[in-house]
Amino acid sequence: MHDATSPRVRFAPSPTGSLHVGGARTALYNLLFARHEKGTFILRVEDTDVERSREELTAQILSAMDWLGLEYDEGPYYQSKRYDLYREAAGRLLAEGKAYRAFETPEELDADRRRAEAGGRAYRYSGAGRAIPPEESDRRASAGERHVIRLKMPAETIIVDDLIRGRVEFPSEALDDFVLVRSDGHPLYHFCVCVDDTEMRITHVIRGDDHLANTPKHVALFRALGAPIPRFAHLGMILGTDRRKLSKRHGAAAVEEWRDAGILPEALFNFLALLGWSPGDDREILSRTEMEREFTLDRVGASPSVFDPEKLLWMNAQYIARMSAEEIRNVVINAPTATAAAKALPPSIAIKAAELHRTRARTLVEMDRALSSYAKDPTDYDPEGIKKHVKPDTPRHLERLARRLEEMPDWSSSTAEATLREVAEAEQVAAAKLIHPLRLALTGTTVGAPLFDVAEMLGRETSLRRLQRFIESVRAQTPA
RNA sequence: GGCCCCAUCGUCUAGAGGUUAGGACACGGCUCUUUCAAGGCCGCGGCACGGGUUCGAGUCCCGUUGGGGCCGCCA
Repeated sequence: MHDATSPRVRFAPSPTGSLHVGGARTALYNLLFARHEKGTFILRVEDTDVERSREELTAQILSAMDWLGLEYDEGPYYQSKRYDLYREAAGRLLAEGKAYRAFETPEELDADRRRAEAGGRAYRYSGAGRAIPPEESDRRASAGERHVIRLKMPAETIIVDDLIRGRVEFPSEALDDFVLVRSDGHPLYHFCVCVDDTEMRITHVIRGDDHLANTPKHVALFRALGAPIPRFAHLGMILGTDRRKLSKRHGAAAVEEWRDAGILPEALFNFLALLGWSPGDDREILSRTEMEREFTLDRVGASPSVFDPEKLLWMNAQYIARMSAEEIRNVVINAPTATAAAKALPPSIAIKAAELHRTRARTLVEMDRALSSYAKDPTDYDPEGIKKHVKPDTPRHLERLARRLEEMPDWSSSTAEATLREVAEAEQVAAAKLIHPLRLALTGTTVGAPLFDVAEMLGRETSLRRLQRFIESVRAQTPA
């Protein structure tokens, strides 16, 4: 039996694509489970599919995991480097009569499958290979006849006691003798998984629901291998907004796409953790420590969940709003999507800008855009804003405002505001008549951070230059 | 088609026989306010359906419907 005090779990991606949010969530639950149980989290790369596995995809998955904070304690192990193990296990199964050689060609099997389909029957392998006497099997194999190795599935109902789903029964009629090793000698997925889980002493298999139907195969294999059977926990799938299994065509299904969209790893982690798991109360924003402390499989739901990008964005905004301005500035300029303009902005300005936009940007990309906007004077002004806020008197008012701003003994948000209100009063207009045009002058838009804070941050020189430029631009368009 | 899984607001979820069915996102309104946000307050909105079991079902059982998954010499 397993050492109950120290569970061992694994995440086993196959490098046939980038890291998916579904895979990331599986990895994350394994990690949380391992941390909660003081166990070991292992990474195993399932690269036995020589046709589809690609090395650069492995690197990509590793870097996405690293970015998300999915640290493993052991590995990465590569199945492609463990063929001796599989060969040895296959030989043993064969010798013990738990597996057998089958000599049908892929074409023959294909024909069988089509016949079954045409007849409206469920296809199952005939089991013909079982009847071949061992001596004959050995003789044909050593004569070089191509063959696969199949597992002898027991003729009994297999019961899986799933930690999330409870007891699930699989009648033997639905199971057939599946292939362990291809005719070219390559070991296949189910076989490698069980050999590795055994060798790595995996105690809990936490994986997607899509593997539930494969589990009886694995149980039979563990038994044939004489290995302890791990506990299973099958997670509900992550669905797109159309309620279909989340995939590339939904867009932004890959972890790195979210990274590039300006999502913080902590936010994605938190969001994914809550997609299927709940701490049991109303908390939504949880620290990594809280999650590790509180995560248990009995609080994981069995039903599939729709991935809602809106909520992810909200959560990301929450994380941004909780960071200090310095932190925000740092992550923005170190992000893979950082723009030259944002990087070039003087740190003191960038930090002030980050402070002003902390509750106004939902993503790092938006924050970057906000910071960049202070890097250079606006070249054009929102036409709607001009139409709405620029009146015939406006240039005259702004001229006067500019003079008074220039004379101010000290430049600050409060003095700028006081000055503007004074000018407004002297000109007998509402302060808003000056505020809106001034915002247009300083930022080019009608929306954004508190105007006087923007002015303070920009400084007297820049503010006055932008204001002057705006007055000229307005005068040029509407000659008095 | 066969086998298997799933089913609480549009979405994520709390709920482990007795609740005015709670929270969050989104949406609408109000508030704060120079704008836009953020925040605060209010609102809209749900137990898929049908049978049982029970004094009493969102909670247990069966069925229906709907959705999903697996049935490869892919993973």
